[in-house]
Parts: sequence; structure tokens; C-alpha cells
Amino acid sequence: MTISSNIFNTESHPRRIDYPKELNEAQYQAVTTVAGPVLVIAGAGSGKTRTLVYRLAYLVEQGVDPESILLLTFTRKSAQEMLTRAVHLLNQHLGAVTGGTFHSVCYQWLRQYGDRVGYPHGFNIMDRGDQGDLLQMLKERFGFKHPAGSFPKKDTMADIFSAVVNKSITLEALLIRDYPQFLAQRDELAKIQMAYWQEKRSNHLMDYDDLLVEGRRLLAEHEDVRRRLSERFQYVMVDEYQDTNLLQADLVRLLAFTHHNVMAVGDDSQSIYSFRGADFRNIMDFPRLFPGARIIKLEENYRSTQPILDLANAVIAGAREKYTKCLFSRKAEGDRPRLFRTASENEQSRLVVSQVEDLKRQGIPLKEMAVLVRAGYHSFDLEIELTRAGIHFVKFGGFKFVESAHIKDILAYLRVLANPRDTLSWHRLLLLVPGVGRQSCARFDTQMGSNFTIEAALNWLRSQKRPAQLKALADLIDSMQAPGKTVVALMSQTLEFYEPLAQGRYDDYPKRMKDLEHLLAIASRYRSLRSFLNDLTLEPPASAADLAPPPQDYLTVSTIHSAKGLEWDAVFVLWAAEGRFPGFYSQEREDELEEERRLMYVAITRARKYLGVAYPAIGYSRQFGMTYNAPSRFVADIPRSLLEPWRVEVSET
DNA sequence: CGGATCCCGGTTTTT
DNA sequence: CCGGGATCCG
Repeated sequence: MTISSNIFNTESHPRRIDYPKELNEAQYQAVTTVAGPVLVIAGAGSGKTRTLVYRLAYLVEQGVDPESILLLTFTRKSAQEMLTRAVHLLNQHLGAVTGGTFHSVCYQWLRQYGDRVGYPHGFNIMDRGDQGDLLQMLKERFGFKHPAGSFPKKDTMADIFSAVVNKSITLEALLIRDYPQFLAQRDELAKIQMAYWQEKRSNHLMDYDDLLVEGRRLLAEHEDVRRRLSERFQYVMVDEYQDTNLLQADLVRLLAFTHHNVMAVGDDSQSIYSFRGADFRNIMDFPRLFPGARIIKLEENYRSTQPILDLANAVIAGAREKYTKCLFSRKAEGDRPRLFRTASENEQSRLVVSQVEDLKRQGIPLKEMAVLVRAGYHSFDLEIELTRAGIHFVKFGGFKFVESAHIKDILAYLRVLANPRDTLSWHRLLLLVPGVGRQSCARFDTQMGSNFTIEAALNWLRSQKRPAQLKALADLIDSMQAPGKTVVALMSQTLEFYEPLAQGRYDDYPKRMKDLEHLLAIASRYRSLRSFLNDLTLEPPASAADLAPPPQDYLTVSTIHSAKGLEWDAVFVLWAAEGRFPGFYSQEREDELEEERRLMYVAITRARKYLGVAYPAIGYSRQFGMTYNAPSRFVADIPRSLLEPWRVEVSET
């Protein structure tokens, strides 16, 4: 995506930046080394973003055309933020820098050159739920039947096929390593995998992984495209390199083949996306991929107090792999991090509430505090207590708004319009009509065959006698395809049709309709239907705050994954108990346990001044009933001088 | 077609 | 114990 920096109107003068004065030595080197490959190993809080921002500014000052800069980041938002900061730094409009995730950048190229890789009519992007639906459909089509538990479920299948792509290994190798229990089904799985590929192509659909695979194919197999893009993007910067996989590294290598001007920035001890095929060792491979790479380390931490860093260093020192750096800070003074042991989960929640209220009284705004959890559901109880206490909060990560049924329903109407071959969305629409089930869907499929047009679909709908509502659906779609309708117009039309259906379907339908109105507001920002749909899949709203205007001051509640790259004055880490963090599931495998440890490290290093780690001594699990929880091994053996055990009285409510 | 019932399993993180 | 999935029956 092109990100815009068009916020300057001024006659004000571009500022002269005193680079040596505003940066430390290592940062200065990283900013001013613009030719050839550079690897920056940037510890947590070491000014990594600052370095990228100054480098952007420096390049422009040196006369580099902003259009020739490509900034690959973990989210589109962080690319946008960096650009905005560079603009303020320069006090000068910056022009069109291309920035965003690997997925969104590949999407952009594939939209332009789709015909080269066999998608001449464009494509819709499938989300995780769509992948599951399609796989389920194929499994049924093949008629594979197995006793429960002996064949992967649709979500597991999606995981397996995605892992094969992102880890660049064969199905067989993956099954042996991660799913030995399904090894006996490898032939059936391979069949489904093959059918899945074919089905996506004939339906003009791509999943997330296809964006990377086809993007790489585009560069690898089409010399003219590779050359054109490489010559356009003379300066490539990759943020969070420790969380890229082989596929992404290869994309960078291909893209930079004419100039090798690549800067990769990352931290091996913060690699937390191995489930997506990332391997922290990849960062060490960068010099092999780009011979002659200059390596620069940023080790001074500007974020946290020394006591917080001491704890972070102690946690990561327990890792089996020895990482490359040791952080230090000049902020020697500060409170010792505390380890809170509470009786129950609810007491943990009330503890957080009272601590947050205390800090607020000390003058720290809610916006400077965060509660971090390993998994989205770990904060459910806390969310109830926060609401009860009247503390505004916004939750990031975990459950995805766009994946809830009512959103997917509404989008299905728009999706068939954008891509009539999208069978999955057709099925969804049909199943929404009362009286339509699997049988009708099957008849629809047979009738349509490979001749997929809106006209053909309308004819089928109108030829059906039974549910009269099928005709109404046909009329809706027919009128939607009239030329010149805006995205909002299409969506409000859909909403009107959908409302009665939702009413009969969902008990909480008023709430759901409210969500859809927020979605309507988002739709109003788009001119093209396809980019609306694909943006929503590619960069789904991270929280309710991205939909409705957030309260002016709010506490952040977030998964650790979604907190990557962010920082707050005060941070609380919840559920630091064996079985939860690390979870039971990761306790048998060394590599997974190591990743959990890095995750704890990431959580701790988000804090500037105050850090509280909490765990409930008694937990309740569906599986085991009441359990006694030991503190997480990552914090259990830390000396009291680094992590202070702390008891507080928490009043009953 | 869709509601009722039974059985099994049980890890999360995101583009 | 809850939810997803498969199966059965009206």
C-alpha cells in the first residue's frame, strides 16, 4: 500500500537534522549506511523505530525519491506511524513511500500482475474461516470418514497446510514432526491439499499464504517484473526481521537483486511467531543471504529502568540458546518489579483494578498502562471487573471482530459481487435463507458447474420454486449489480435485506446490527468494493477501538503478540502460572518452551517504570477442576532481589 | 432441512 | 464441562 504523508501545508522550512547529536553512535551508523546490505540487531527499547524513522528522513535528505523506498513492517499501522514521524522530523512533506506488511505489498503487486501467475481476473482474499470452510467442503466431497479424532478437523487441516507453506517443508515432514498422529492419513491429506489448491484457483481465491507464494513466484519466474520492481524500489527496509520466514526472506532477496540495498532490523530474542514459520535463526542467516552485510548492534535501552531490564536479562538468561546481547540502561533508579500471588483468578483481576486505580491517583493516565496476557481468553474475568469498576479499556488481539458470523454474512453479499466465482460466499448466502441447506447448495453447485456468472446464479435462484426468499435474494443481487453504486450504497442495501434474517438468527441481534453500522462507516471510506473487502481481510480492525471512536483515555488490555513493538509506563502480566504461561501444550517441546520464554521477555520489556507479574494460586479448569498453580518457571527461580514477592489485600466486592 | 442427541477432546498467538 | 462435529430422526 502506498502510505501518505500529505499533512503539510506549511511555508515552514525543512528542518536541518543534526544526526550525530540526535543519535548514538550505533544508531548513526545504521542511519547513514545507505548502500549495500545492513543487519541491525536491535534490543528491546534500543531505539529501533527511531533508527528507521531517521533513516527515512536521511534518505530523503540525500535526494532519494520517496517512491523508491519500500518499508516492510509487521502491520500497516506501524509503517504509517514511522512515516508520520519522519515527516515531523523533516518538517517537510515526504511523498509516496510504499509501506505495509509483506502480505499487503504482495497483494498490491499481484493485483497488477495477476495474469502472470494465473489469476487474470483478479481474486478475493480468504481469511482463516474461509479456508476452514473450503477444506471441510473438500473433505466431504471426497467422502473421507474416520473415527473421531483420527483425522484432523478443518481448523487443524488449515494449520497443517499453512505450516507446510510457511515453514517451507513437505507435508510428510511436517506430519512427522508436528502431527505424528495423522501420519496414517497422509495420502488423504495430500489429496485434499491438491484439491484445495485447484479449488482456490478456479474460484479466483487466494489465502494469506498464497499472497507470499504467488508473490515470490511472480518475482522468481518473471525476470521483467523482477527487474522493474527491483529498479523501482532502490531502498528496502524490513522491520521485525526475526519474525519473517524463509519465504519472506526470499522475497526480499529477489526484490533487491539489482542493488542489494536492504536494511533488516530485528531482535533474535524477541522472535515469537514460529507458528507462522518464523525462525529466530533466520536473522543470523541474513549475512549469508546478503554477502558483505554490515552488522550493527543497538544495545543501549532507552525505555526501561535498570531493575526492569535486570529482570528481563535474568529471564532470557535462562534460555537454552544464548542470545546476542545484554541490555543496559542509564535509568538506574526505579521500583523493583513485583510478583503478585493471588488466591484466585478473580482476585488477580481485582488486584489489577486496585493497582490501576493507585497508579492513576499517582498521576499516570490510563493510556500509559497495559495489561498483557498470553492468550485472549486470559483476560475475560479482568474485563468484567474493569467494566464493573468503570475503568475504560480497549482490548487488542484475541477474538477478531471481522470473523464473527454477522460480519461474514454481510460481506458475503459484497463478495459474490466482486467475484462471482466465490462459491464459499454463495453458499453462505444460500444457507442464510430459511429452508435452504446442504442439498440446495449441492444442486446450486451442479447447476453452475464451471460457468460462473452472476447471470447464471440469478437464473438458478429465480428457477427455484421452494423458498420464495430465493427470488428476493436474486432481486437484491440483481439490483446491486447496477453500475455506479458506491460501496456504502451497496452495503446499506445489503443491510436492509439482512436485518430480518439476522433477527431470526441471533438473540443478540441489536448488538450485531450496531457492529454493522460501524462497518458501514468504514465502507464509506472506500471507492472500490474489492479493495474494501481485501483490506478488511488483510488488515482487519485490531480492536473495537478501530471501529468506533475510542474513549479519550483508556487502559490497554492486549495479547503479548499484539503488544509487540509498543511500550507503557506500567505493565501487568497476568496468568504467569505453569500450564498457562507456558501452557501445558508447550511443555514437551524444547523449541516451543523457548518461544514461550521469549514471549515473557517481550512482555517484560514493554514496561518503562512499573512492572507487575501476577498469577492465581488456585485455578479452575474444565478439564481438571480445581488446580493448584505453580508460578511460571520463567519467574519462579528469579532471586528476590530482582523480583519481589508481594501480597496485597484486595477487598471483596 | 433442521433440531436433538451423542460422543469426544481439550494450545495459543496472526497475516 | 463445554463446544464442535457427526449422526439420527421427525
